[in-house]
Amino acid sequence: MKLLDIGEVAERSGVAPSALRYYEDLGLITSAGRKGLRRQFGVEVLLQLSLITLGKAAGFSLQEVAGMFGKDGQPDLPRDQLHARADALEAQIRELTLLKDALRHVADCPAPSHLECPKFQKLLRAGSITAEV
Amino acid sequence: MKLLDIGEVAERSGVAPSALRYYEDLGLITSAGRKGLRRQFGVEVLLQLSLITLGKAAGFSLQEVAGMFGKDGQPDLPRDQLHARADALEAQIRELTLLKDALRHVADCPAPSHLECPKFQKLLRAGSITAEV
DNA sequence: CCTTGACCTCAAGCTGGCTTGAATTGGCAG
DNA sequence: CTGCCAATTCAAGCCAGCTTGAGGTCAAGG
Repeated sequence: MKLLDIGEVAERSGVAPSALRYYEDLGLITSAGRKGLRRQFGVEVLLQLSLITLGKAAGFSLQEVAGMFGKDGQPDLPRDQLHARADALEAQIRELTLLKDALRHVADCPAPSHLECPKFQKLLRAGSITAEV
Repeated sequence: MKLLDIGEVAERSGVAPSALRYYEDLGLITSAGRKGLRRQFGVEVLLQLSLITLGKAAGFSLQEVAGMFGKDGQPDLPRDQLHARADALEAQIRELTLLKDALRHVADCPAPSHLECPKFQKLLRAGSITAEV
């Protein structure tokens, strides 16, 4: 198995060396050994970092990402929990879509006050979050 | 205009009083005055808080939310910037959808190693984030 | 053999978004 | 008028997720 120096991993993954060390401390990734002092990583770490970066971008904490995918990159949870995660993601996607529509609306609707525009209020109220106004 | 005590705003919006004071410090919301020491808010603050909460849920910082909607709840940006925001949201939605599909896949695919499953790799590579593996 | 420079460790610091705690104020019920 | 209790201010603390800095090591090139 070809080994990569931490610097090479950093460059190819776009993740800073300090972050890689941090991830290793947390147990999210594992180095394959050392050359002298220097950490060497197997190439599979690049795929794992993709997962981590993707999960982070999706709003999950490192702990949560670690929970979804073990440090080997394999899923770590029973099927139903993975589906539950996916359901949560769908909910988040709905929220985002809502916000996106709200933004498009305020960009295009010429109404003087959006807070009073029924369409806008409807968009807001569609959110699970909305206060009891 | 009916005024609400900060406690009532907290209860109806689900936002803690300390957070409301923090938002006021940041200029995201404005209190309509005081009764003695106590902040009083106009009812429109509830709608503004919906926007703030929605924006936060969508992964935006308070500064960014403040930039999208002014402290009056009105959009603060020119149309094209609002559309740019909406485009960014769409990109984020695609990332989330990707992750969701990846999770569903690993939940259902019986392959021994997902890192080697072509479908899974394809899902990952579809992400803008993926390293040059 | 010696220098170079990328890596190492460990502790401390930083940002965002609040929460907590101590000490104080003041509207309102009795 | 008294006392309660929720609200006030201000500083400090907390968590996540890193980054930065000081001081040290070592593999490879000249």
